[in-house]
Amino acid sequence: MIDTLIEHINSKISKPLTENEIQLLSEIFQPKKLRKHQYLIQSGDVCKHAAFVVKGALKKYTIDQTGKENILELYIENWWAGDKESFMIGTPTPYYIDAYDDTEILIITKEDFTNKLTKLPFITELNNVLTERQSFQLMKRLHSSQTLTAEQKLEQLQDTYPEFFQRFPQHIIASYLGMTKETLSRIRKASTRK
Amino acid sequence: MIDTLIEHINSKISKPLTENEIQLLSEIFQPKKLRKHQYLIQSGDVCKHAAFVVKGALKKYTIDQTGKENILELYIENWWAGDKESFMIGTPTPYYIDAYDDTEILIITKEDFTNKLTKLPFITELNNVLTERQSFQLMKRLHSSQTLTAEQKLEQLQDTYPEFFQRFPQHIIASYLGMTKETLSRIRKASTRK
DNA sequence: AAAAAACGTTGACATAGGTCAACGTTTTCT
DNA sequence: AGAAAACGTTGACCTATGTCAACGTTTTTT
Repeated sequence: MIDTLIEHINSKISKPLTENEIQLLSEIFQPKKLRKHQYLIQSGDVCKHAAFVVKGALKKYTIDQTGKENILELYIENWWAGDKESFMIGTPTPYYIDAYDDTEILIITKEDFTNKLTKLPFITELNNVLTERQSFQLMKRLHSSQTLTAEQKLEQLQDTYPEFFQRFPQHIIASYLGMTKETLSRIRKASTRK
Repeated sequence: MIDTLIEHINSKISKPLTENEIQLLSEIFQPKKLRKHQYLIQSGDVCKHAAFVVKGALKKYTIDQTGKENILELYIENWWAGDKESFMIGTPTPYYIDAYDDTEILIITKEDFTNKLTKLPFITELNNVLTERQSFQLMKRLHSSQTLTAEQKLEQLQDTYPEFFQRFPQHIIASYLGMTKETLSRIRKASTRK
């Protein structure tokens, strides 16, 4: 399992991990299984782990007064799941994250992260790269959210993350796109007609 | 002018800048004035400078087929203006940034940034802190964009950045919030009535 | 001082997308 | 195997917000 993580890290940083670093990572990261529907975090928790997805799928969402889920992020293999703000700053998270499928993750505690990893240059670099990429993507999603029609949002997602359509049902995709499942259903019908 | 920048940096990093570092920053950052309406960058440009706002106000936006401006970010004193993705990766920016008022900025070229600053630990830390904060804010804005009513978006902005209402006219605020100026006008009327 | 531009408001109307309810199909659970 | 839950689709209707146009006020330009 740890191999997947090593490979992921190597693909993001400028020089490959040394044997020592790999050894350290293997000791610190713990494998964990989540059953379908099991929570990784719940609203109100402080996020005490960072989690790397080895296998499976998760969703991050809020629940409003009427009980409706608003999905903010979807995670599949090779993604990092968690609320980074809560993890870094220690504030309670407003989000739920749960497994959409049976899922295998590698987790690291906040303490190990701070005490054993923070000093390593490759972690700083990795963290930088990931945070930056996250921020670029969020900027694009915000712009799309404010300017595109429902149909354009769907097209854009099909271009950006086509794999989501294999992994998640339509009502999940709809929520991620900020629309209802009915709207998504109607749009799909309309655009296959073309 | 450079004092404002020094103070800003000191407020974000863990140990104060040394005399040498301050000296270096003074040499590298160049003051520049922008007239009201003057562009800092235009769509298609590669963003070759990072800019720190000392005085004034700017907006970052796209222009759609019908000529409508969609404002993504507003910048005032002590903010960094620019397209970080374009600056970092060298891709052409899709955005325009222009001065909403007469504005004074401090700019640094990509070359100086890469060659003279990248190695300094405080720059890495600053960059981290700013990128992370940006990413947290974008997550919240995306969530708001997808879940709040126009009225709730207004209230939230009044709580988060009350200073914007002193610095920008309503049609700018409306665009930043992803609504039309007419909607904003009607909402304000309705909520003062309460 | 006059002209022009920018700004905010209001009304009438249009529309994209939401809501609610029903139904058939597929998947999951026991 | 049978029951229950999850899923996707469709219709009827609703509503928040957008569009367009007009107008008065304020600010900027000349």
